[in-house]
Amino acid sequence: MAATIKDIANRTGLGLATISSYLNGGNVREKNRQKIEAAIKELNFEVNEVARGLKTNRTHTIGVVIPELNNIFCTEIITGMEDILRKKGYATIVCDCRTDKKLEREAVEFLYRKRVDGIINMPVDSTGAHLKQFEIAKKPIVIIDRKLPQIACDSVLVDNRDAAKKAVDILINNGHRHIGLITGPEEIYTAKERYNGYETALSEAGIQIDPGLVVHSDYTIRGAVSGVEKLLDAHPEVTALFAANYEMTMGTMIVLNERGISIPEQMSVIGFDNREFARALHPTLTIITQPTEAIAAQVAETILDRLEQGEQTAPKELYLKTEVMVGKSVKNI
Amino acid sequence: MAATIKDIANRTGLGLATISSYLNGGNVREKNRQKIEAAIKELNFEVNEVARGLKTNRTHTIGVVIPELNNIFCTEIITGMEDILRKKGYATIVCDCRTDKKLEREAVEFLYRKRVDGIINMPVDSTGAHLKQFEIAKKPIVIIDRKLPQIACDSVLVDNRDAAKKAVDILINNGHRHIGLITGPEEIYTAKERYNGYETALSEAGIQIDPGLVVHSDYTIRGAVSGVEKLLDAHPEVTALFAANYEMTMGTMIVLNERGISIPEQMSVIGFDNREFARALHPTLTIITQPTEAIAAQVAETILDRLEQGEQTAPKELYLKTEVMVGKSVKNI
DNA sequence: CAGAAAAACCGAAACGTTTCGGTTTTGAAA
DNA sequence: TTTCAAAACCGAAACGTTTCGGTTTTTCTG
Repeated sequence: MAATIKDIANRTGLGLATISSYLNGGNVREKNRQKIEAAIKELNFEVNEVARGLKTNRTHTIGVVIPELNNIFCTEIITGMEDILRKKGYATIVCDCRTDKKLEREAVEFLYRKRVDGIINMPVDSTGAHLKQFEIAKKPIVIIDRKLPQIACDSVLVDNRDAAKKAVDILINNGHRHIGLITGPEEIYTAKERYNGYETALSEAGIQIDPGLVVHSDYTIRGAVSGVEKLLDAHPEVTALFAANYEMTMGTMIVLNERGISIPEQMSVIGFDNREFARALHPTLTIITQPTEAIAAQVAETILDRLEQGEQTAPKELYLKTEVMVGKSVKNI
Repeated sequence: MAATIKDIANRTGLGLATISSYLNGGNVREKNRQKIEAAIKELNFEVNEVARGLKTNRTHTIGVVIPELNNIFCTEIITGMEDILRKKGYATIVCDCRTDKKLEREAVEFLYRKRVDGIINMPVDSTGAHLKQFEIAKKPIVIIDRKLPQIACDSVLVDNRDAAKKAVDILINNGHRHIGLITGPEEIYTAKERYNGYETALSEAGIQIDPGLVVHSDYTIRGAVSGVEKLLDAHPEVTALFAANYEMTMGTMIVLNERGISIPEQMSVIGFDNREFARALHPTLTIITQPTEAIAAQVAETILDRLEQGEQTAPKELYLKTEVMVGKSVKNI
């Protein structure tokens, strides 16, 4: 049905290899170039990427495995990456693993079978074992939001420790002493880093850390809701909360809202990500924001570099900074 | 490097065709089955989907083109679909076209070149011209949120007219007479339908329609912000607003918030989608919600049916209903 | 204009499957 | 034990490219 390279060869009287060479940017005599281009237009030929992939072992496809598609931080990064990668002819297959190690491994295997050229992962499994097959096959791996020392891969990270410290510093400077932290699972790198920032800020200020004020939840809205409820019940002395990702910020707001706790009079709050959400709340929320576009661009460029150059240079780590967006949700006491 | 079917054939002493037949569910003598399975395990063979694709003309890949990945309605649907499709061995390539017809066409062409087996689209271009090549190639097309009479395809839709009517009815029943509508571009089907619902509700109640109260914006947060600002400036008589998608609901809240307009005392509001957002606001928001999971499931099943059965039955249309989630953002006046 | 170097061209083989048509094996019935 | 249909098996060809090694054509040099 569809025209093949052979049809072009016949039509132009040239050889197969010549057409192939033309298609891949090789040199062709001017008059032949014209003939080929005419034939291509006439038969509206398009190279069959599948056949090409069989020969070259490249599918021009990149796999992306993330913990949650319904997480605005993830989708913003994906949007940005997809844009850049598509412009370079790469398709992106996104798999959502629901923050589940087993599903994550399955997703990676799925993508491996699909023979993607490389993989981008915001890992749930901190050992990186699931990525081993990509490492063995020498296919590039780019990690977001974590370091995987056991795997040869590049990482793009945000300075989460600093981010959390900035947030907690603000609360301390406003006189708060009993500050609740709602963060992610202990085994997740970003959550640990954010906890470290919290700890550092408190100890620098000479405030004793009360482990009861730290909620290790699961980065979901629902998780935050139950975590915050328990925290408030057990520790009425808390005057400020810092929620360490967007979903948990939302969960925190839901609880405060449903309990009729007014912000910032009865509770000061600092959230994470999603500027629009922060602006839509009343009073507006003070938040820490991550540079999602920059992350996306870095990740895309990093994997493209590995893919095109294929250089076996040492793994790179790239750190990006967060920002504070000041709202009216912190009270000076 | 990787084992091929040939290696399995050699190792087992069987023929190529037999191995292939086994791999595709054909019958094999018990002792051969064991040999084959042993060989597969030993060489850890995996069929090369690219080579298979070249022969069968199937890539087991489905393209998805949506207007915005940063739109929670879209991501929820994608999450659901991806889940179902992946379980059936299909990969999903998602392209975000930024609500731009040209980019949409490019995305579809990109996917066509990638030889996806079928396409799922929430179309920006209402003519459907961009999908023509899929129709010609007889590759299944499933449309979300719109009908494309000019293209042979299945559609999964939500009863948007009814959704909007329900919302406006609530406002009318609470005594509102000057109701602002913030909806999408006139040429977008869902926006038109939602407008129709608004119109129907008002005229059934015998209320004259004031075109000045209708904002046709672009379904984005930013668009809603400027639209609502203009609306409020020009029409101080408005006592209630209905925002007809999630992003515009957020935009509406941002403006009301920044202007210090209290809800529901000074303005009643009904929004759209995202239950968590509605719950996180104070007071909680009354919203219309769409059954995203059901939509996702329907879309996935529809395309799988077409793909597996390949039956040339007539295009199907499937309608799903919305729900109202009652909050405290509507005042009885 | 001859000769040589460079550029352009060429067909065959290969990538790893599926499928076609035909052959062998199996085992149940006679 | 023979017969024969059904089941299992088989290799070659094909899918549409790229690439290898070698041939032809062009262009440049003296």
